[in-house]
Amino acid sequence: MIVATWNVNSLTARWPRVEAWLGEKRPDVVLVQETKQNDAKFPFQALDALGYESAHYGQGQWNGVAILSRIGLEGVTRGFDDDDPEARLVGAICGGVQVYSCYVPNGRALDNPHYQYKLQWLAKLADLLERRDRARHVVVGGDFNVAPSDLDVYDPSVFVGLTHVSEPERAALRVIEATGLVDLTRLLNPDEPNYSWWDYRNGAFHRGWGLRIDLLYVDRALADQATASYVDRESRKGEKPSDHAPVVGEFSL
DNA sequence: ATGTCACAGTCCCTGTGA
Repeated sequence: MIVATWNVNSLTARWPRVEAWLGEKRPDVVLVQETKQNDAKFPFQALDALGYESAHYGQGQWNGVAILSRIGLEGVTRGFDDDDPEARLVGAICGGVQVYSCYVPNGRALDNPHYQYKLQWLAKLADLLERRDRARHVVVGGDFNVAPSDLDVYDPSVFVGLTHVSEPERAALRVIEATGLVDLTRLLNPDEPNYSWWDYRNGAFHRGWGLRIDLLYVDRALADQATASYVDRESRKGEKPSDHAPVVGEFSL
């Protein structure tokens, strides 16, 4: 089983890249973030033609998350059980595995109200995962907008006082991990940064100025069956790339 | 800090978000 997470930064703008990538890589499950579409615009039929069932929780101009699967897709859930108006979480059961696609709020700045929204959102995710069905494997993937440690940051001195690296954000990830999940890419690659996002500006990609903020959390039993996890850097190159690259996990399932 | 990208509306430029 091959699972990937990819913040596509507008599925409308990225469709040619996404379609080509699905045809080439044929992942079993893809967790998509920032579709920036409403459900009416989401390409359900084109994905079906590629062999993928899909679930989309769209909002229009901003956010929007999806799950694509060619190993079955049932039990779709949208958001948390609350009145959060932003489309940032969608869940489904694919091939018997509970999967979630997450687009964690950016936070903007430490003194911005959006930062508190981010911390609250992460706490709600941890609560959901604490209460999950332990009889199933689980994959929680997405754009977490948090670099778990300084190894995940090209130059920590640049980010002092900024979001994505603050201790409360990192502590929020540890609460998620404490529900029995592991950061798969880091587990299998203890020393290599594996950045997944590079700013469009300043030639950041070619200068190696990246962050690892796109994560695949899996339960420990599933991690025991993992054979590889890596970032598909080729997808950050070429014509009209997203600013994020796909993060892939492979399992002997 | 900012050499970019994508969106919608003010609609071929501008403000906002990332």
